Amino acid sequence: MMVRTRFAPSPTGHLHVGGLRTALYAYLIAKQNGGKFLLRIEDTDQKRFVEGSIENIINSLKWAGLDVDEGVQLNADGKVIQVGDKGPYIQSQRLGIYKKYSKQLLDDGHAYHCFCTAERLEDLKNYQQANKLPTGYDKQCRSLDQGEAQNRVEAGEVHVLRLKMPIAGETTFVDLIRGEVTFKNELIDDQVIIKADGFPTYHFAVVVDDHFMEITNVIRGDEWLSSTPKHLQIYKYFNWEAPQMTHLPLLLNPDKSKLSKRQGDVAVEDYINKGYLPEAMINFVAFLGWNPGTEQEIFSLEELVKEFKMEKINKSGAVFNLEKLDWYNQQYLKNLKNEELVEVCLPWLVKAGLVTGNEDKQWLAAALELEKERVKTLAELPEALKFLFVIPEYDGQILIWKKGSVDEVKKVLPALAEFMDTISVQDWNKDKMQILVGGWTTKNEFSNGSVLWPLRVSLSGQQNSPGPFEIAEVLGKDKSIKRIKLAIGKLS
RNA sequence: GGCCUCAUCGUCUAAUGGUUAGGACACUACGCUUUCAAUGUAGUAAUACGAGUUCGAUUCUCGUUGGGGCUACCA
Repeated sequence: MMVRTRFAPSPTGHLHVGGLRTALYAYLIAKQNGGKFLLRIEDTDQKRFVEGSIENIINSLKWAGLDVDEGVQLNADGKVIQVGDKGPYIQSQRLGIYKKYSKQLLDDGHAYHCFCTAERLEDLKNYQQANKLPTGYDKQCRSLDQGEAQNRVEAGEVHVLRLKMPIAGETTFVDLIRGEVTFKNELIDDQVIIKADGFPTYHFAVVVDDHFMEITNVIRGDEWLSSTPKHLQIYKYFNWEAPQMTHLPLLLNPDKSKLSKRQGDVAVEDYINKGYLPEAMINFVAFLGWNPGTEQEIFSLEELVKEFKMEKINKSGAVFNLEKLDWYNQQYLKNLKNEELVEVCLPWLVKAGLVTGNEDKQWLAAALELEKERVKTLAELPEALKFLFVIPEYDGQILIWKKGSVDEVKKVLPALAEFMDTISVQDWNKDKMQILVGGWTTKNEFSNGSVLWPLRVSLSGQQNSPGPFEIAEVLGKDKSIKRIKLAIGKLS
């Protein structure tokens, strides 16, 4: 059987990093089995719909490299479209289907109309809580005469449809991560499956859709574990085969509570904007709860498809640890090839107004090379490289090496400027300069530090920066000499 | 409160009825170096607690404690 997994978010805002991980795992399972990965939108709660969130979800997945085979996608104009023959893939467009199958449940005696008011339900809950009883619907309308119920519905009385849970026995199922899980049926609520507004609840829609979209593996967050028996009961009533269930441990805040907005950024978009690379993000979230059992830390999406095993996922929640993300980002940044480096970094420099984008790519690559190992994110790049484009302002005092003196700098710098001016443009590259200046330093009996420190500071204007010859090469001869002369001026 | 579930360094995790409990991030020290970064080497640091089974338990069982999820006409 063809493996089919789906990611089925609600369009209530930006794609959450936890959602990204869920989507990734679902994607990996589909891909490693030669199956299909679908995207379905679960918008059964009209009140919570947020404009633009479908687009945001799709774009975030796309950024991460998780291509959707079937379901909701964006066309070239950025419009939401649907691809596949098992649609629609947006639940609000499937109301007729839910209606048909909820009616079947009703006709088969597996569901019933409920006319209880919100007030009664509220009172009931308060009473149960006050008396420390298990909370839940008391099944009052379950015993209503069917004909009478039908009359009340036809008279236009407000009502919902509830699922009849068995009142005895237990439901046991196998979760791929947790193993066997058992619930007592009597403690499971008669869940509302069709709301008063005619929309299905999650519990009903998810079962109907997963069935007709032929989903073979349900991969979702842990928060759904306890409602799984309800879903299984629906499969049972329809005599449908239930998919394999997998409930993922949650992502946690540093204080171990469920990952929330209050304690940091949770939207994938936030991390895009902060300048994290998609490969780093994917590698990072993949390792939150999973690892290959080897000592390999760096995994591309392709490698993950190959190596990922759902059975190796941890049972406990994982803290969303940004320090590790930074490290991953640095690793991927460092390993970028020149062309890739220019491609991913250029937009950030353009946005900062540092470059126009028409510069020589070779030169841009060399410039980026200067800082790629010292920044953690792309967002830090413009600030880090600014000194190349703008003549730096700095206090002349920092030209003095910690083991040197003002007098020494005053002696070294002018002589060095004069010497470097004799280096030809052809020789103006870091390796050659290193040799030439090194020779000059020795000949004049200066120490390396007393030459390199002030040279570097005069080129970068910073106490901490890339090496002097790397900068000089990128800057070019004219600008470099000019900066050394400006530095001399600061020593007076 | 009820139901479900989880528990190895600060964090992500590996391992197994017998190991000096391994790795990564972070942290510290040292090396390399003009600085920072990168890199190399070393180091600090964990089996929540209590019983039981066993020659032996971090691993199996039970309990305790603690965390999390659910307990909606939200997903």
